[in-house]
Amino acid sequence: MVRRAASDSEGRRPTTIRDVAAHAGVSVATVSRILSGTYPSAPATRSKVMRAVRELDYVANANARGLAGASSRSVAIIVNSVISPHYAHVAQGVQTQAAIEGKLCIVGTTGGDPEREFATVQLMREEHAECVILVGNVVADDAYRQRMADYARALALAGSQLVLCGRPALGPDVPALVVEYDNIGGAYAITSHLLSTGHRRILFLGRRDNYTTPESRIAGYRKALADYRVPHDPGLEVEGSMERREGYRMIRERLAAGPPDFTAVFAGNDLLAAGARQALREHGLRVPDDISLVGFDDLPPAADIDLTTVHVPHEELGRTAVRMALERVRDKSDMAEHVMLGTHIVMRDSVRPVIRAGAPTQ
Amino acid sequence: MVRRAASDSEGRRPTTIRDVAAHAGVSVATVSRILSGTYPSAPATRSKVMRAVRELDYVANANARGLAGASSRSVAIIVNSVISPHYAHVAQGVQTQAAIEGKLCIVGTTGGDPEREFATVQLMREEHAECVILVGNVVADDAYRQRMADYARALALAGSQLVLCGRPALGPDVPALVVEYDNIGGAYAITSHLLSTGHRRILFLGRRDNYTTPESRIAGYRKALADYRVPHDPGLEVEGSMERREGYRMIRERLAAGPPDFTAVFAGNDLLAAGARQALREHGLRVPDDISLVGFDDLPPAADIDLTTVHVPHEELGRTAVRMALERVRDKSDMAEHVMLGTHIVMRDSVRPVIRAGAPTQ
DNA sequence: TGGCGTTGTTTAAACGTTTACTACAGTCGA
DNA sequence: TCGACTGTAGTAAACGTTTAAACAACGCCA
Repeated sequence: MVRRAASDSEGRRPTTIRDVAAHAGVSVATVSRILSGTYPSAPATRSKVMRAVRELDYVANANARGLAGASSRSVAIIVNSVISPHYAHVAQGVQTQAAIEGKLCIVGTTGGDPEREFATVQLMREEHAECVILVGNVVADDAYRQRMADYARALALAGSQLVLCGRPALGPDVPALVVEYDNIGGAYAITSHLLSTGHRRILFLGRRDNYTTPESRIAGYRKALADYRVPHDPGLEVEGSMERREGYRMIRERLAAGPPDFTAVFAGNDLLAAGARQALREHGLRVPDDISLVGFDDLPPAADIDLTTVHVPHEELGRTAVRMALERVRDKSDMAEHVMLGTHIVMRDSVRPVIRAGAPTQ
Repeated sequence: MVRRAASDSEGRRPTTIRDVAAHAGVSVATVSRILSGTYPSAPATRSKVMRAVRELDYVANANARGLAGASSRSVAIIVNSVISPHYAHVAQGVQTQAAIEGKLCIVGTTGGDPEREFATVQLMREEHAECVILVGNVVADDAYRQRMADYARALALAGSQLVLCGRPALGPDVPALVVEYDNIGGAYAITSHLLSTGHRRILFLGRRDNYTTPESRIAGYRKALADYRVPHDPGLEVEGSMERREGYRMIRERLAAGPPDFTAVFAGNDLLAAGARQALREHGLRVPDDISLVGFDDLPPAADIDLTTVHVPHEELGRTAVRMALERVRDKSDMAEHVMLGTHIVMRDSVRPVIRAGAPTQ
């Protein structure tokens, strides 16, 4: 008469599959098979087992399951920070798709430090995540690319899959998926919008060499200027990172140095735009009456300040990343390895046409 | 002469601790102990092992580690949604503290659905997370409380720990930690601020019975009104959820029904305030000149719209949750089980004193 | 020289699953 | 009536760690 945790649910040891098997009067293998549902079983046995599971409040041990070879149940995402709306929205997409596929979502943050990024990828490798999704811009020197390529190979070797989300590919022979969105096209489109409404002196906020995202955006900006035959003035490209207070600082310093030598501002992202707008206002300049302002991302701050901006499909980015990675891991099929999602302008109320001297007042 | 993956890192099977042991010429146990660093070892052995680890690019298998009894390396957080700033900031705190403690962070989202919340807790139980942090408000009926209490006990039984973050306790004998912040006090303070500047007709946005957070906030609002001997008018409490568009809708509908019968708006949170502000503006009412507006949370939208609001220590909430849970799990010491973090008003520029007929113009 | 801590290492037994085999009834066609 | 299937269930061997317990080597002291 062995009195185990079976009848007494206050036992100190959590219920295992063995307890369930004993309680239901079947073997451990049967319980495992019935729970995973990947095997025929007699209805009577099935209901006996399910009843035992309910009565003992059994939940499987994910570690054991993972060890024994069943495919992992988790998807990893690595971002700079969770509170940045950009990353949050991609994370939401990842999370949503992961839930749909029955996976858990492990999140790591790096604070933008490449070293922590590497360390986190390593952690995810330990964790045997089914895929590791790396989100966002980053310094992209050769040493970094080289090293990340090694990590990608290590992940592939372990049956996992690296996904680069919103950043460029590592190289031709690196086993990494890429899900990008069209930074250059978006920047080109919105700069063209400003140009076509008559603006010629457009301040670009957030230039940052070697960072992939700002680099692409400024490239689109320059391309549009060139196509409109507007001479390129490096003095209009203000350097700085992509945070709100930076936008504030940039405009403030610029206006402190002298009266505005621009009629429009293209902020590298919406956060920057929000900061810029505040600095403009504090200096007595109204958007869009005195200065036109556009951003990039179409994230929460944009709607609040009526900002014309470029919409980026953040959630779609995250969802696509998960979908591609899982299909890849499952089928090994040679489907798309590189996807580029489109962007488009969202018109709000932050741009006014320039009235040139002598031009008709529309 | 066994030619294993040792020298050829392109082998298909990932490196195990056995490979490392063989490569270093020591036993598996020695490798394990040296890597965990919890045991004395000769420097020579140590360097041999570390070299093997480097050469083979070995990473431990977290599943095996978890199975074999080493304490789990992960902390779970369950939120409504990742893109809501409120949750994002708490999540950031959890993530930060988890990283400090060397833990990974598993995130689950529920979309506010209690059933998904239960399911997710169950998943985290499978995952053997060291603690499960439940964030945010929720319908709080007795059936829910009862069931969640069962889950708390199940987690405790498995050596884990449920933490309720920003929501009230489940009951006296439930093994769950609670980290709250002072909703009532904050709402009381900011309502008092409006009252002391002369406002008497204060519209409350976001009443929602049975949801813990709005309930506490409205309680503070009512208490302040009572203390100022302002008669309670239920018609001033507008029902709705806590989203931006809801704030917009509420004000819009109210103004469509007739001219404003209030001089100030207390929005249940900052998002609501942002929506309300937009609706007011579209109706030709300026904040704060025509209508005063306050919010709750002090999250990103607040600074952008110069909103006077109640600061909630979101990140601190998340960090405290992790810290408490881990101390609890480690020491079993009977330290604090219930912490209430303070809130305070952040003054910006969204409130104007009421000028009463006959009163001095200050 | 034998007994005894120390120090460092090995042996082997868990941990809780999954899954390739194996076993055993029935059923069915020959 | 017998062997070949078919549908279920059981046996036992992984999976890759950790860790208690056993063990070897090495002074050190009596």
